[in-house]
Amino acid sequence: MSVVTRIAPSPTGYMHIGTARTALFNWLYARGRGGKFLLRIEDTDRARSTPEATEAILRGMDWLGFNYDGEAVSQFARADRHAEVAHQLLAQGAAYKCFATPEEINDFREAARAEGKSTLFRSPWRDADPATHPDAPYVVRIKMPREGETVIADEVQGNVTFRNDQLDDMVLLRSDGTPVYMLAVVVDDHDMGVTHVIRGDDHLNNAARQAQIYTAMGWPLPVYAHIPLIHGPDGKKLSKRHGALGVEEYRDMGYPAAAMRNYLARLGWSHGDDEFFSDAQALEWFDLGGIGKSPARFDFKKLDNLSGQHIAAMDDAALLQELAAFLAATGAPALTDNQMPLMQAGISGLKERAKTFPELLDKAHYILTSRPIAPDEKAAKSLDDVSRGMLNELTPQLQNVSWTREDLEALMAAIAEAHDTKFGKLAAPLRAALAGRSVTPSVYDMMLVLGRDESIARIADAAT
RNA sequence: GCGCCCUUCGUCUAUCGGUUAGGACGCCAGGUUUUCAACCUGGAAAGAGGGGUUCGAUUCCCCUAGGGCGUGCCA
Repeated sequence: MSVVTRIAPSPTGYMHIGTARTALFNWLYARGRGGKFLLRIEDTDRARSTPEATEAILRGMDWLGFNYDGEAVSQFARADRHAEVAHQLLAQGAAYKCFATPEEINDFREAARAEGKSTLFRSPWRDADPATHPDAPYVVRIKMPREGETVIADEVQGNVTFRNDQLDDMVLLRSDGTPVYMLAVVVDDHDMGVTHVIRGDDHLNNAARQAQIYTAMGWPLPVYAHIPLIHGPDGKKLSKRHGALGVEEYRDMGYPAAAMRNYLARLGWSHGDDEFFSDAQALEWFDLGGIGKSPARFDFKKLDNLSGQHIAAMDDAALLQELAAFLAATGAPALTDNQMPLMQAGISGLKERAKTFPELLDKAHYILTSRPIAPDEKAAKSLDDVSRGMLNELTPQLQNVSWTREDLEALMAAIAEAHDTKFGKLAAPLRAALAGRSVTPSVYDMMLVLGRDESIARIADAAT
């Protein structure tokens, strides 16, 4: 049987980082097995669903490289089909019309809570004679079995048993005739041919309830895999105060998508001791059995580390492309025609030093800046009279030396020696001259990338 | 309240009855070094607590504690 998975986010706000991880697992599972990966927008809550949020989800999927098969499906657009199933259930006697008003239900729950009894609503209309039905608004409820138990065979959680009398007669159709999520997921998953439902374990309880719809309709149950949620660093539910929740915030912070995929995959899933891996490896290795059962905490330090490894491992051209995309996404100006060749020359020396794109850009300051270069406070301090003297002395000699690391190193060593000092003494003013900063890549790297003319010009600027 | 789930270094995890409980991030110390970073070497650091089962439990079972989720005419 060919695998079909799906990610089904609701468009209320941004694309949550947890949604991204669930999408990743579904994507890896399907793509790693030659199956299909689908996207369905769960927009049945009209009050909270927005087109902007749908757009954000689409952008997030795109950024993370989660290509899905076919078009994104709107759940709301399928409301008629959902209602059709509800009416079939009604006709079969597997569901019933409930005329209890929201106030009645509310009163029932409050009373139950006060008495410490179960708050599951027991509708008096479950077994009512249709002849006694009033001419009033009603919701359609499923008739849950009251005896026995329901076992969900979950690939992550194992067999989970629920007593059927703990299941409530959940609403299928609202009083305005629109379907509720609980019905819609089941119908859509069935109609879309979804074979494996991989989702957050906040839905584990729902699985038992939804199973009754499958059973009543005579549909086969999908394979379930309920994965633990991501928590904040303090172990509590991930929330705004822990930092970024939306995937686009991570893009804007300058993490490469590949690093996000690697980190998110490693959060709750493992393949032995493998920590840093490619998409190809993840695709090959990913399996439901490797998913842990306990919630994982989000750790920015580890993300940073992985991100740095991915940036270092990317080939120069691809890295430059991602950098350009990052600049565009954050609204920063693109690299100019003058900067581009220098970046191409300097990127290999820069990429092993940065954990994120902003950090990469910061290290590339010597390339992105231009004359006249105003040294920052620390750099200015290293440009004293003695230093300027050395720079002045250096300039003419740079005219003639061959522009290679070896010869430049030899020249610097000679100058330092002539002044009875170490190269370190010369390096600081050179950094200040070439980059206007005290912290930079290697001075040789910078000179080699900038070229003879630009290097000399910058040094001469600083020496005067 | 009731139901379901979870619990190995600070964090992510390996272990699928027998290990000096391994790796990674982070942290600390040392080394290398032209700054920063990187890198190299070394180090500290864990089975929530209590009962069982067993020749032997981190591993299987029960209880307690802590945490999470659900309990909507939200998804």
